[in-house]
Amino acid sequence: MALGKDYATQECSIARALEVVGERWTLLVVRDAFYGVRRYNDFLVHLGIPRAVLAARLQTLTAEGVLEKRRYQDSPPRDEYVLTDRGIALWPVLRALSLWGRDHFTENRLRIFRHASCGTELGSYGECPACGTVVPAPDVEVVPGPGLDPNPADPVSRAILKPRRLLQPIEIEHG
Amino acid sequence: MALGKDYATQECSIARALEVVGERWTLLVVRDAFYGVRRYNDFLVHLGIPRAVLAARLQTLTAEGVLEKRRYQDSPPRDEYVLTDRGIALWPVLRALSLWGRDHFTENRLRIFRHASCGTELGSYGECPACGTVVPAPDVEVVPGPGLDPNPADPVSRAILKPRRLLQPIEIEHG
DNA sequence: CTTATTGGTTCAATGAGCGAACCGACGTGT
DNA sequence: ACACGTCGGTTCGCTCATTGAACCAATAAG
Repeated sequence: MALGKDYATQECSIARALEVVGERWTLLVVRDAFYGVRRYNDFLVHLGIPRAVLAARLQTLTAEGVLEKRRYQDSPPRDEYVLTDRGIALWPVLRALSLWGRDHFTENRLRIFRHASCGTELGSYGECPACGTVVPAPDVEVVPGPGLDPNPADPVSRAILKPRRLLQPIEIEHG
Repeated sequence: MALGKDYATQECSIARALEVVGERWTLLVVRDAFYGVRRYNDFLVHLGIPRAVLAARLQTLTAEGVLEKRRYQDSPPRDEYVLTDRGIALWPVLRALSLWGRDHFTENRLRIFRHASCGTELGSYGECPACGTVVPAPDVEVVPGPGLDPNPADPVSRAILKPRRLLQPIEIEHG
């Protein structure tokens, strides 16, 4: 993790997990990856994170197998960062955090997660109450809630406003 | 959170949650609280955390309503820190993190979570496969797995070794 | 009267996060 | 040919958080 020591003495899979995703900004980078953000610059403007920190996080997440660096054009050479299976497996963590944050610290709902195939809002452990199954991340649809600013400044936030599935790459409108 | 800025620009309940529990050590303090640790000194020896940091974390967790400071003796005045409902609501987050850590970063299982009333191991979203219900934290029993050191140095780790329910206060053996 | 226990606070050193500047490879406009 | 813009970084000086050790106050135990 950092600061000389990791969670050294801890025999615990929670501690082990936090050594990978417990640093500042890391889980927000992963969250953005679920929202379809893939490029350095898009993470940068959407998160307002210092460039050096973003570069460091992307590197450790790649090294830990949470993200995969993938070339998407050759000239100039450009890479994008995509969630691996290991990264996608973090979805329950983010969902649980999101639920806790909304239940205890926000007024209006900011984003609503639904089962894409039937439109039903997900239950408290990520299941579809209508279908009775736990919904995997690619089948989750995100729609903006009433508390979300409908006219955000940065293009990435604007791209995320449209109802979309998780993991679907964002499309930036230029102009 | 820290460092001058919180996750300022983020309109997101995940970011909001991380402002409360996203700092270094914080989620491990909460985890210990689930394991029944309640006293300053017990957190201290079990986590190997610097005293100043522990004091700071306990204070913000108390201020945010995750822990409650409760007097348990008057002379000398001594307080213990106990999870509130808001703190107990973090159980799904810890469970999800634990599952992810164990599936991706540990060899042998360290701890096993079971439904106390029937002994069945919890499923991947915290449900009891036998009973078909989601098991609330106080009904979860923790038993040590094969990967856990059976003879730890500190008394808190030893107290946690016995199969116990979550939230049940630990009993330290003196001597 | 000395020592131990509990729950802290204080302090100097170190390391991580911050923001601004810089940079290299490549496209684009003129 | 040359200036300018974009993308994905690296470098650097500053500040703030974390660390570990020392210190402290209240009380109990021997």
